[in-house]
Order: sequence, then structure tokens, then C-alpha cells
Amino acid sequence: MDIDALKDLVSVSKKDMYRNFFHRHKKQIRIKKEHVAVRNLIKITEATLMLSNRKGFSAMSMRDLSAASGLSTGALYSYFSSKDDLLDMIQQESLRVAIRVLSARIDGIRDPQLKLAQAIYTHLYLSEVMHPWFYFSFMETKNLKKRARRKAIEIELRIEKIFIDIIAEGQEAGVFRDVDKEMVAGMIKALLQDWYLKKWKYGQRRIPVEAYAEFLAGVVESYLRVTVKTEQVDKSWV
Amino acid sequence: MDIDALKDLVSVSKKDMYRNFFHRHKKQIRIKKEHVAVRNLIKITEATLMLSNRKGFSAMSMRDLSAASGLSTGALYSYFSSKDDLLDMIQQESLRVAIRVLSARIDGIRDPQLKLAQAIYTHLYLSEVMHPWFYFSFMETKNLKKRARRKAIEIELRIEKIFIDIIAEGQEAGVFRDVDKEMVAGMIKALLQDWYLKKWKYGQRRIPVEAYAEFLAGVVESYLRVTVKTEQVDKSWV
DNA sequence: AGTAAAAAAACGAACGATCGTTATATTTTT
DNA sequence: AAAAATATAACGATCGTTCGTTTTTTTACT
Repeated sequence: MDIDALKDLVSVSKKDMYRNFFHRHKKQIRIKKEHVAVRNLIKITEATLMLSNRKGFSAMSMRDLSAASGLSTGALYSYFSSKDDLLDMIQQESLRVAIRVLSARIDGIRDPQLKLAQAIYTHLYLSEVMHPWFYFSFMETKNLKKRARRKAIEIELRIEKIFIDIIAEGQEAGVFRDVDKEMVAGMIKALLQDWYLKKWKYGQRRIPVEAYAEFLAGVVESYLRVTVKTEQVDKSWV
Repeated sequence: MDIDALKDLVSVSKKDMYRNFFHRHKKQIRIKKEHVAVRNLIKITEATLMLSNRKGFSAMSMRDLSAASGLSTGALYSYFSSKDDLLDMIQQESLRVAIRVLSARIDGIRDPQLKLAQAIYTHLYLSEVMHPWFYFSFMETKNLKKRARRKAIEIELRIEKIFIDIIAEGQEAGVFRDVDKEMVAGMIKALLQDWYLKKWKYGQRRIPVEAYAEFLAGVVESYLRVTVKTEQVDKSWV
């Protein structure tokens, strides 16, 4: 699996993504023309991600956002109804893309080992390509209003469920050991998360995403792999 | 190893901890009497952790803090010189305690496997007992001013270095496999982190810290354990 | 032991700055 | 000319912080 493939995929569909973004939130966006909306939603979103990931969403002022996006504060409010609403929109979109791409890329794969590896690689590469989104989504979840936070948590658990299910399939097929699948899925999730939460660290150590992916897949594979009990092997030769 | 032992240790020394806190930041604290300072530093710090971990430090106002701590806004400024300064103080103290307790608890242990397990258990239990501190420290690092952030990152890397060194010792002693020790240390760190970042999830699943500790130690041990060489895994699907 | 002066600590109103948001005016596109 | 989009200025609310005052505690002295 190649990261460039995913990069292209996301990059090419960037406009599509924002088109969806626009249509999904049409109620709160007062702009009529799609191409105008898309153009400025890109500016607004990217500026928001940049500023928020630097010093936190609540520390970002609308004047900051105005300056960074190139739109006046008044114009901004044609694209969302409130600051909280802007947070909701970006958060929602982030999780939606994540679960959609992940589901699509593992759909139809039979072999549990392949499927698990594919899920890991996809999540990792996607979080690499959409790093600001993932980082934002994690950091700002607690700033969401109650209802939105519930939904965000629910989607996150659904992503984890994907991994749980794959492991269960592998166990039924007899290719994975009978370990606590929820624990292992949680572990995978934590390690996937570390890649985008501690990006600065891995960058500093010059570890590319491919190396991290290989390492992570290796760890998981070796933990789940069905093996002969080593003690038995040893004793049989004595 | 028992979590209650650590709990007692931290609990008993709570006042001591705040006494250190007080003396270390005497320059910026205008209160003279130690017992007064300690009493109110406890109130202020616990209120800050509570409010910040709920909606973020920058979203917490000094009026919020005043109400939650029981001190007037004016009085608060006898305990720190600015809001940023308060953030610095708590952040610093958190990391300082973590590295001090961790170092003390593994000091003198010869056996690398024991030492690694002890480090994992200590970090995990400590983050359980001091959960609000750990969560705060992680979430608010990026809100620190440049110099303070550099220092925070440096301490975090020093904690990771502890794990790297233990793994290196184990490899030299021949009890750990020759794997990338920095990667494994990073993995351990990520999984330790997950415990206090996703506490709600593990609580929801009724997984106590002891179970998580055992799982994590098991994963790491099984990955590092020296085994008979297995055949090369086919990675053609990657 | 009692009390007045001094020191320490806490209070709370008020400062200017900045916040999110909106109403109105202006510019751009249709 | 109409509609759509953007800009500007201003609103009240709230922010971090300060400062003069009041309350509490300690000290000093009879």
C-alpha cells in the first residue's frame, strides 16, 4: 500500500470534500453560489485548523480568523452561525471523512490479516494527509457542546469497533490468538493516535509514516499471530 | 506491585508536595506564611485542574477560578503573577513529580525485565492517582510560552529516555530482542498515555488500572522476549 | 492576659482591552 | 437594477489585571 495513492485520492477530492461540506451545512451557510462557498470554506477551515492547532480553538479570536482567512469578521458569519457552530462543523466533517475512507478501504477484504493491516495503513496514512484535522478533532472534542460531544464519542467508538470486528473475524478464522480483542483494538487505536498527536517527535527522529506503519503492523501481527508454545518446543528437544 | 501503596505514598505527601510547590515558586508568590500558602495553593490548583480539564485552561476565567477556589480574584494574584504563570507552575510541578517518582521507584533495580515492569506500573499508577495533573499537562502544553514549552518537551523526552535506557540494558544483557528501542519506548509511552487520555473509555468498559497494567506489561514483555526465530512473514500484500 | 499598632491577607469595584456578534453600508456579481 | 457577497464600525459582555480598602492575623508592650 502506497501513501501517495491516498495522498492523491484526498488531494484530488479536496474540492469534492468541501462541496459536501457546503451542502451538508447549507442551513447555516448564507452563501448561495457553490464555487464561492467552497473557495472560502477552504480558506476559513484551513485558517481555523492552523490557528486552533497552534494555540487552541477557544484562544482563537474571530479577528485572528478574519486576518488569517482573508475575510472580514462580518463575512465569516455568512459561513457559520456562531463560533461553536464552526467548531461543530469541522469536527463533524473530520470524523465523517475518517470513518468513510476507512470503511471504504477495508470493505470486501476477506482475509482478516490483510484487512487489519489495511485498516492500520489507511488510518495512519489518512491521519498523515489530514493531520491538522485529526489533531484538531482530538484536541477540541471536550470543547463541544454536550450533544455534539456525544456524537463525536460515538463515532470514535465506531472506529474502534471496526478494529474489534476485524480481530474477532480473525479469531473465528483461527488466524489470530484468543486475546482480549477490545484491549488489542484499544492498543491499536492508541498507537494510531500517537502518530498524529506526537508528530513533532517522530519528525524530529526522522521516522517517516511508512516506517511507523510497518512497525505498528509488525507489533500487532506478532501479538495476534498463532504460534506454537515455545516452552513445549524447548522441552521436546531436551 | 500495589496501587494502594502508591496511593498512600502520594496522598500522605500531598502537603509536602504543595510545600515544595510553595517554596519553589516563592518569588512569584506574595504570601509569607507557609500554612496559609499551602492551604490556598491546594484550593487554587485543584480548582484550576477541575475547570481546565473540563473546558480548557484558556476558556477558564479568573472569575470562574475565584468562584471554584473560594478566593477573590484579587487574592488569587497573591499566589501567581499572571494566568500564564499559573499554567507554568502547575505544568512544571506535574512533570517534576512524574520524573522524580518514576526515577526513585526504578532506581537500584538490576534486572531489566523487572525494571521495565516497575517503570510501567509506576507510571500507570501515578497517572491514575494524579490523573487531573497528567491530563492537564498533556492538554495544555501547547498553550505554554515558548521557553516553558521547550522545557516541558525536554522533560517528556527525558521520561521516554528512561524507557529507552531500560530496553538498552535488557538488550545488552541478552534478555530483550534486538528491536528498535526508541520505537518500543515510544510505543510504551503512547500506551501509558492512553490510560489517562481515554480514562472515560476504560472506565466505561470497567477496566481497572491493574488489568490495563497487566495487559500492557504483557504486550511489551512478549514483544521484547527472546524467542526462537520464526520464519519471515510474507509482507507482499503491504 | 489584654490591647493597640503593625503586618499579612483577602476583598471587590473598576480599568482598559478584547471578546463574539450584529446591523448597516458598500462593493461585487448576476 | 437586483441580488449576492463582503466590509466596516459598533454593541454589550466578558476578559485579565490592578488598586485602594477592609478584614484577619501577628507582634509588641504593659
